[in-house]
Amino acid sequence: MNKSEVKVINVLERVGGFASAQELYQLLRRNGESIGLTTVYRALQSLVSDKIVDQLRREDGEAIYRLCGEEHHHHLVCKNCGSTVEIEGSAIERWTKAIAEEHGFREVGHTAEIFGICPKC
Amino acid sequence: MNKSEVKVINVLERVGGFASAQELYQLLRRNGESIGLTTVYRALQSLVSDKIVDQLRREDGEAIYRLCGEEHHHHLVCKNCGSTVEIEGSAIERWTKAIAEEHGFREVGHTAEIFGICPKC
DNA sequence: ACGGAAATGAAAATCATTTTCATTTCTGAT
DNA sequence: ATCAGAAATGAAAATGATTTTCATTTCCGT
Repeated sequence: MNKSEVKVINVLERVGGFASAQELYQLLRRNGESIGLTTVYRALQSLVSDKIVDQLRREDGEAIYRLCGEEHHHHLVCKNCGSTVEIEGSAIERWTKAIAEEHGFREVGHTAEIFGICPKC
Repeated sequence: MNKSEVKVINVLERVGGFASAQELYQLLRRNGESIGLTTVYRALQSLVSDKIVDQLRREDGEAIYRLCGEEHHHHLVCKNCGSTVEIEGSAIERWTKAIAEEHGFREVGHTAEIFGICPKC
């Protein structure tokens, strides 16, 4: 674990959820850190293969990262105005775990979003 | 539904599973079809928004497509080899409906995917 | 047949990510 | 402390999927 990896972990902690490599790079620079984009990518690769960081994909294909084991939540998103509500997902956690076990899958993660029209719209 | 979209649907039928836009384009050309890559992408976009085709992402971020089954289902996807299992989601359906109602949302839809490492990998 | 709308596709643009490579920093042995 | 080799760094170029542009062609209704 080198200096850059520590910087990336720290910013991921501050973020407290998912962020893309580009976003993490911006945050680090805004924070006055001297670090290159390439190094951010390399640190993330390394952290992912050490299972310190989870990687998954946004709908547009961009990779997003978060610290492993960080509590994650899901979103209820308004299709119209874009407002979002964080929702608790213990039901989903249990469901995914059960399904994955049933099929013999290991190292399981998941994505879930709910879309609709919010009361205001 | 235009001519290109029909061609894309036909090749997806022949494939019988997931394929990327680039792969579908190659298959079409090998089959002697005269069609451009741009048109394949456009046909896929259109089919996805008409819910005739499912789109999801390989581990490397490349988009993959396949014909929608009739029923609404979710996927259990292997992060390693990309193999997918269709899973039944009545639990999820109920969960999303409950959450949405709780927050007063209407016209609710959702996405959910589970990722992991399959037994073979 | 005619004219406007939709479809097409080649080439250029975009954008995240990876690779290259020259330079800098670290580390361990002496 | 010093020196050499190894590891880390980052700017710039390369890559590869996807999107955009735009000029041309095809389609369709009158």
